[in-house]
Amino acid sequence: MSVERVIFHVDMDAFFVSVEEIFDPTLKGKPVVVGGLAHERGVVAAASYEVRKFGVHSAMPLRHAYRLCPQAVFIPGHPDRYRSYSRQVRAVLDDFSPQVKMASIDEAYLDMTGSKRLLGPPLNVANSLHETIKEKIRLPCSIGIGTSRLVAKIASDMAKPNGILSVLPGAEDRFLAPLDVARIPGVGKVSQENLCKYGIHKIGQLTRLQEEHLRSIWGKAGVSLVAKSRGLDVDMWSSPGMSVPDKPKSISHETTFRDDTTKQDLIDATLVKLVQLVGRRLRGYGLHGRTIQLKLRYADFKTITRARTLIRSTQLDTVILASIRELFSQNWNEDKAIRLLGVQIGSLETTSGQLDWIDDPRDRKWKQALEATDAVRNRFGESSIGLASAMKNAHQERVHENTVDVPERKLE
DNA sequence: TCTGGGGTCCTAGGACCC
DNA sequence: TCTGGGGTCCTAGGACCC
Repeated sequence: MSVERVIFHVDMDAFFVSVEEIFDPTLKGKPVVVGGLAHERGVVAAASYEVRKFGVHSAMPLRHAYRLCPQAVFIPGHPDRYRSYSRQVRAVLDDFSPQVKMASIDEAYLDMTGSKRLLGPPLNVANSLHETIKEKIRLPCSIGIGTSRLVAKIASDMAKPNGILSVLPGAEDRFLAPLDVARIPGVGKVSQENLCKYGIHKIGQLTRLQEEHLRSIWGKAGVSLVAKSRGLDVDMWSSPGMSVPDKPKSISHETTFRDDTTKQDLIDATLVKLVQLVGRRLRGYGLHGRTIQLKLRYADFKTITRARTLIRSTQLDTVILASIRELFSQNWNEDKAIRLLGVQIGSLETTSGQLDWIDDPRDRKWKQALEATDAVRNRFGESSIGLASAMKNAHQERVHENTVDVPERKLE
């Protein structure tokens, strides 16, 4: 018989807005939107509780938010501040549990199993954690307590704002049954509508369904849905040791133009910039990637992705750029204005696809140059150095070498 | 009401190999 | 002389999360 797990889910309230209020206390009590200016192309990243009364919520287009609440204060946001405050929160959490997993910049899971002897009853501990974050960091949060991460997360959601909600062991079903299926993490708009077609609206209805029935309709997703409806951790929630994936599986950057464009030079300069951003972070992680993907969104919002996998993984902007330019020229329909461009690299590995002793001297040269500029950029900022002109025509002749036709090298 | 940016995971089909 | 089944890799698209 295993010990009942005790999981805390700590979720910061309107995190970006709350951080902005620390820097500008006059914002307190006002309708505030973080994410961009009122007439920009973009969406709401965080909404204060005051502005939510007007129907504004996150992920809503900024223009729409403006129409609902013209008197709101619109703030583009300060990602560095949010990251810094996120680290401060984490430091406090680490004092309460050796098992902390940050799920995103503003939420975390704490495994508090077995902490009772040391710290006291979970509800008291949560109270003291709540107080500590309030006093030390001056930020409000909500805490959910449950026997699984799923239950703890839903509980913290219902405790908002500025509250604590504990679901006692054995009470999971009673707690979950009356809730909308959309409360389940992983059930979004589409799944909710699909369930709705079968007359399923509440979590309790899912619990009563036969697993076989759901499997026949929704396959694997259906099976995990039944488990979730019973408050059990499945798939991404399941790892018992709550291991942290510290290395990313892909790295990407994308940008939406202020105005849709067909301008070749603007497009190419944008691709170069995106490649540089991706390349720099790739090297920052010490990773190499093999699959390079271009994302293209047209003015009508039709979006395509086109990918190519290299024979050897790379860390070099020049190699990435050559692939991206090729993918772009092969796929851009020149009549159509472009709304968004994106660059992604995946199939990441810690080791280079190349062995040192067959290292190409040209690659080595580029690698050194990039390391130097990375260092300068890290110290002095993004616009301090541009490799754009230098990269304009470099590596054109190398495209083939990295993508097609490399004769199989019999080395091993 | 015109819809960001950075991710993860899943599905489905085709190529290719045995 | 129309035809198998399993496994892996690759690509494209989409749901979902914060």
